[in-house]
Amino acid sequence: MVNDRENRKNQILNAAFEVFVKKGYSKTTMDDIVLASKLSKGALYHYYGSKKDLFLSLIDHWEVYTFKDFYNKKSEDKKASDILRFFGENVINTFNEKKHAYIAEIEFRAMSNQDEEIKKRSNMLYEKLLDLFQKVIKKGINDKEFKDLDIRKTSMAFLAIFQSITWFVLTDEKAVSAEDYIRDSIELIINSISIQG
Amino acid sequence: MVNDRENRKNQILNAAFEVFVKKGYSKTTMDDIVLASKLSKGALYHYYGSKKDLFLSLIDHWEVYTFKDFYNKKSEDKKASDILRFFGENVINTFNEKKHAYIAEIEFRAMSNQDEEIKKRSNMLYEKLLDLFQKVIKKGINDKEFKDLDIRKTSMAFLAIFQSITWFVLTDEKAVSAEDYIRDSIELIINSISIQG
DNA sequence: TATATTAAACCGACCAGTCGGTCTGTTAAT
DNA sequence: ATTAACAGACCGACTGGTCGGTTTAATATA
Repeated sequence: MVNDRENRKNQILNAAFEVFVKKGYSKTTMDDIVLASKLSKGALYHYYGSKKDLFLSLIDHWEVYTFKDFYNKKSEDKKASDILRFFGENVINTFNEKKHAYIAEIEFRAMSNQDEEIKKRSNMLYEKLLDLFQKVIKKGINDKEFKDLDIRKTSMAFLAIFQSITWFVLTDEKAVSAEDYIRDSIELIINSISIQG
Repeated sequence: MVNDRENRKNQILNAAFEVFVKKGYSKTTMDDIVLASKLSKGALYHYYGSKKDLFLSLIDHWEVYTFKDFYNKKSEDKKASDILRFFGENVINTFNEKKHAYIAEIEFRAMSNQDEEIKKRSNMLYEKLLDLFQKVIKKGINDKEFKDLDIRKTSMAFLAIFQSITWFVLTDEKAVSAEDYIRDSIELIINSISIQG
């Protein structure tokens, strides 16, 4: 069956995800992935041509895995600021339920500097997220909810805040909770860009 | 001479910095560093016990190298918001003149997830930067320039913005310049936290 | 239904190369 | 003569990828 093939590939991908996140790209051996996938080396190479090939597939996989709730949300009728808040809740949920997704992101960034192809795919992913934000900001401006500011720059600032949740992944910050931080920071920016804040 | 020893160590450290940034930790071989340092393997191991030892030293080295201008600045008499702007200019300068410093930071983060000791040192560094911001924010609040908000969270938001300059390191963003982005984003936050913004 | 055919799926021992670290020196200064 | 500062040949553990072979299952044939 066609689907069997996809299932197997996903089985491998999930195993690879787990190991790459835990050990990082370089320290991960193909044997690690073989072990985690409960398949054999032959099977692994049957589906993926190389270690790098596997990693590249993971970048695309990440998007679906992590941000499927961002899309397909018919939130067109909501206020732009509320959509942004909704995004924030999404990030918080992901942080609580699948922290490793953000570890993966950190890994992607680091790898971007060492491999052109990884950089390209990684950037495509980032650009996609940025697009999302830009749509929302644009809507806010059209609706006269936000000031008439540079859409891309504002979107980047938002992304920067969301990105920085990795801080909570890499430390055991106790003074501030991730939830508080994300929510407050979003309000910080919304407050600044809203008309009559 | 005692200083000779320090000079040699710095010679090695600079070589290591260069190579680690270019190739990442794992892909960097000791022979690479040997080559770049123009010394021998024996010399290298004479001064540093291991590859990891070298990398750890680099984390401390980074701070001095990158942010020496942040400290020692008797800017106590300036407005808090102006100090923040000054920090921003510093980040921009570093970006223009030694981009690789930020690549190193990306590498530190990724490595943090794989090694407890690196994580600890990396976090100490980050905490130090955060401290700096917190002092400034606190001053702003005391001077009634800023609202009475959570100091740590606000500092983190600032750091998040500064951090995100790595976006410009990893992509060839053309629509927005790093300078514009940093300056505007700082104003964005300052505007939000200032009394009667 | 039973058997033969075939291609994809899968296995894991193995290889060739690599890399961190060691070790045996040699040199030069005190 | 002693010791720190090197030099670089070398070791052994490890790793990505290969390859010859086996199993499985779908399809064709009798």
